[in-house]
Amino acid sequence: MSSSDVDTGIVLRSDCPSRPVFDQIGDKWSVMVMAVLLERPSRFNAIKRRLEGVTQRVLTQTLRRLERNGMIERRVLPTSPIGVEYSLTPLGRSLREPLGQLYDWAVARADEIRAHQLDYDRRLQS
Amino acid sequence: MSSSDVDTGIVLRSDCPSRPVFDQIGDKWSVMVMAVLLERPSRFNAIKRRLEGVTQRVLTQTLRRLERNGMIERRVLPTSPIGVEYSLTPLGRSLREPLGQLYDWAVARADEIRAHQLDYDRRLQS
DNA sequence: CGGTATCCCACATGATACTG
DNA sequence: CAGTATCATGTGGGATACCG
Repeated sequence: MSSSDVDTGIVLRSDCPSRPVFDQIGDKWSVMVMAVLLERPSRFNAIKRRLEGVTQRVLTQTLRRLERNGMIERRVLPTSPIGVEYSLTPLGRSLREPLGQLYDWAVARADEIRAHQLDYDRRLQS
Repeated sequence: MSSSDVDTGIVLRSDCPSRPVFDQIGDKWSVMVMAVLLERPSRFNAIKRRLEGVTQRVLTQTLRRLERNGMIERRVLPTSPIGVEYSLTPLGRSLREPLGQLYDWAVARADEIRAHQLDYDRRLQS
């Protein structure tokens, strides 16, 4: 897959070290949460308000997973009532470049992909 | 997320045009199938043999989805018994660059991520 | 060879209610 | 405010058997 590992086969193994990253990226809210935190560190409900449709439970799960993977940091604020601020770690911020490239590609090709989908679905009807 | 859309909010919408791409990449076998086809066009069972653990049913599903998104092409060979060859389309091949960048990042950071996971899990015990 | 057809289960996601 | 607890459900993935 990479410029140097195209034919090594490492990417072909289910336990390839890149799996955790691809899995994290594949889930529904992770990338959007990181996009929010890329703008500025934010508190739980602030993130929730930016992500229309996410539930408390699912947002918590997403944040925990990102935290476990070292992408974000959780900081309890000494306020009353207590507040919790989430922010990207240097590791999480460093994901911005490759993820941005992929995002740009996806947006640039979105119409082409959509056309393929419609064409494929239309063929099934006939 | 992208260099130009960091704060536009488009990436924050569930119907962001980049979703199909992130979803496809997130699933278990898609990236590996594309890695195989990046080396050379291959027939169904040839792909299956390279991907230890995948079942016929799931490989078929993966190939259909990639085909629907315009990433790969399916060609029936006029042999006996019939053969089917899958290959990357130009669109699919163009995904190699951004995906390779992400893959390189993931591999380079794998140890760091693993360390964070272990640390996180250890904290839960105590 | 390259598939479908069934059945099944685990897990991601979600709705709702409750709490320190 | 920022969760946890509980219950429900849809879908991805897998095992197995059969087919043109």
